[in-house]
Amino acid sequence: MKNDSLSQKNTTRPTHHLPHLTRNQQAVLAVLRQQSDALSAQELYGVLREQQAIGLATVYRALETLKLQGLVQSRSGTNGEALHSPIEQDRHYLTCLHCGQSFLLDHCPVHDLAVQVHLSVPFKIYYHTLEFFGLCEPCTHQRS
Amino acid sequence: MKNDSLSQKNTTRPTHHLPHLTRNQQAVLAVLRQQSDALSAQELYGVLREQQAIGLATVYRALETLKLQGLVQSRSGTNGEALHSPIEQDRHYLTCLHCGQSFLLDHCPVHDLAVQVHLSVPFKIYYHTLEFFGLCEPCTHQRS
DNA sequence: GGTATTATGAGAATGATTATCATTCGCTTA
DNA sequence: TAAGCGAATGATAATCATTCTCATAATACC
Repeated sequence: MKNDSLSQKNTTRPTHHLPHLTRNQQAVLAVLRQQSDALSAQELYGVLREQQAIGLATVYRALETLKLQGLVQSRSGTNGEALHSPIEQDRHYLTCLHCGQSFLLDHCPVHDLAVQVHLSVPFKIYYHTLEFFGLCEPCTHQRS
Repeated sequence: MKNDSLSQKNTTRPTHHLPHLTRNQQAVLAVLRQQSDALSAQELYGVLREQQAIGLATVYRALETLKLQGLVQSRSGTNGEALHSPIEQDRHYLTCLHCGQSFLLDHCPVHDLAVQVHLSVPFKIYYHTLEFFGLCEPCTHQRS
């Protein structure tokens, strides 16, 4: 249920000014945008090394910066690592409790609600994440 | 913005049968339900040790079990650890990109949408998470 | 160009998470 | 109640993700 047809509508992303991304930070972001699945820092590192010289620490630092910019989001994977994905594509997931597999939602059901929330509390919202958990079709049957 | 007034409406939680929780697993769940903030495994371990004898590995195993049951959710914290919280209270957050602080939403704006999503894909939804990211009031001013 | 500032990389250090394995617990059955 | 069995537990080691350190390189600013 990968949604490969999603296009990047808006490259000049965050509504707040972005301070300047270094070459490496841009490279990290670019890789994340190419992938259809969320990547761990180590996986990201592996992909990047095929393209250019880069240090693992730099990858982590880039992720930290990008998260602070609101350009990348992270969630905890099933093996104790964090999984990272770009947020400009408004990715929302269905995640199976049994096999851990994630499926992309092609539409965000919350999109407009953010406005209302914004009005009720002193908080400037830049983006949101939504994740549904349950059982995917195969796991509904063959459960351990 | 802690929401301490939330009460547990439903102790017999997941719609799918729950296989049986051990004493330790129940203890872990109980502590999480008492806390107003999400806890790391280590913090959880610290709190539990004040009440009873328990091993760190058991805490991790209990968390894994509880997550599989749909009773606990995890998200990645700012220090490379995972933060765990009970899901029966339907916790949804506003998280500040600058200071990392999380604020509880007292109302879930998505609650009914799950039904629609369920109908459109072969996936049985048990719960969902929603998180908004942006800047909290203080951080809107004093930004580095 | 010259200097200050920031980013980078390699590797060490830290710390979270998982695996191992012997022991204990909980439950069933005789 | 006793014996037996499978799952749970705890201590500890092992693993691996993440962060820190520091010397160097790149970049910005004058």
